[in-house]
Amino acid sequence: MYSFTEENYLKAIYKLSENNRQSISTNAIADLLQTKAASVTDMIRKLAEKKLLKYEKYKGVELTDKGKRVAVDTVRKHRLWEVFLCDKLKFGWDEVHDIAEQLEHINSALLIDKLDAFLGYPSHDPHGDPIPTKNGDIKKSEFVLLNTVKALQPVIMSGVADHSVLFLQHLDKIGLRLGTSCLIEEMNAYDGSLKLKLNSKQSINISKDVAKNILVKPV
Amino acid sequence: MYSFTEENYLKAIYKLSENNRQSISTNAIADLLQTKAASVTDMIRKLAEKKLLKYEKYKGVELTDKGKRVAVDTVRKHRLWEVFLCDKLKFGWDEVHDIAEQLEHINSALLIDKLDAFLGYPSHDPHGDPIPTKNGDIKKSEFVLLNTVKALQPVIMSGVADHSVLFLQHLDKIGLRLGTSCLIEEMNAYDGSLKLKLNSKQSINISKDVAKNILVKPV
DNA sequence: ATTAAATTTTAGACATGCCTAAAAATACTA
DNA sequence: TAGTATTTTTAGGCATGTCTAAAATTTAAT
Repeated sequence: MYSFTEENYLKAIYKLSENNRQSISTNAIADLLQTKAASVTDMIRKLAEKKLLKYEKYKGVELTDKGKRVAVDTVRKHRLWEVFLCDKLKFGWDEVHDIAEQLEHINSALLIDKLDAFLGYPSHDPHGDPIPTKNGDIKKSEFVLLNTVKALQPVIMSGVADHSVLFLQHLDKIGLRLGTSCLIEEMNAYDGSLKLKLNSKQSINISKDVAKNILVKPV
Repeated sequence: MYSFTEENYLKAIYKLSENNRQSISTNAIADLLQTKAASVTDMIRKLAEKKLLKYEKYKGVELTDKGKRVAVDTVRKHRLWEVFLCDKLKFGWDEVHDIAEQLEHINSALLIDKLDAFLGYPSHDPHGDPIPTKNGDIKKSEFVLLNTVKALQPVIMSGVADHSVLFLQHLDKIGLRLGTSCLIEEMNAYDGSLKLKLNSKQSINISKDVAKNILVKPV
């Protein structure tokens, strides 16, 4: 249907659209995909011809409903494969991204339906990101950043804002994982670091840089 | 490492080498890959430069050890994914080939190791074909064609020689699947058809065309 | 052994997706 | 608002993998 490359462009533009509300610039796409602006111009003209996005020269780009659907489907595939890799094959959450980048381009609607069922219709991937439904609906995240939570509010760790290997391994090391219950015991006004009390009764200190990349659900 | 296309060429040449003992012709490869002889010539020159096969103009082609290893690894991936699709996702054995053709090109040695473990280190795929080991060893099949078995010899159905959707669905329809115990009650000298007694005590008639595409293991 | 048929290779072209360098348009700044 | 800086597009080119048509080679047949 659509090529590996086309799907990657649509996914990148979709990702950029989630943050920015306006149209997406050529350079932003080039940065995200680690390619050159000239290559992006070539590709977006092609995608515009296929009605996957709206493109006006020098004005950036916006996905059409058709293009958004392709992007969301690709995200759905990516996240379901990540669940498979972690839950079934016992990969760490820091190891799954690159493999899922490949698997997300496998073309078979039936495969994804059956995978979804096999995994028990998961709602979130191993990093806490919501998995779009078969119909292309995707839940807006109800999670908040840990650094915005007030002291003594019990929360459950539910996602990460930084998906880098380094950050995920750091969380592993300090013993934070999805599902961990905790609350902020103390907030350091000077550097924004937090003393976190885990439900294991143990307390740990985390920096502001860590706290602002952790998504939690108040309970 | 190697492109999708390169892996497919190597796999095709490997497959053709299993039957023919001699070097493989350009046309044979073109037929199997549904492409043109001119395209094959281009590609085999490229593969020869990479030392994946030996090529002499007008003399056909033969895989080197290096090329054979890439082919066998691809076959291993293909067959492991087929087991996954049938055993875990509950696909029928007639539905898995095309999806496995895509999945076999996913590039991650760790993924395949973990998949192998998850599946319980299967020795054969859903069609009875042996799965090469991690080291690239592949067992020569010990199965024989049902039409070469003598009457009253108990056998277990263990594989198929024809992998077409039509044939596999036919076997489904007449109730033959891998693991079925049976023996030949009667052999029709006129048309080579067989009366097969299943271990369910039920008897069925199968044509010679069917019998010669069923692999069995004598017990 | 010569000719005819089949196979294989070469030559030249095309599509995809990428690049660099230069031109055009837009945005910023004094 | 003029002039500079940045962004974006165009132009031209490259690599991969495909094709058709024509040439070269091998195989088969008389």
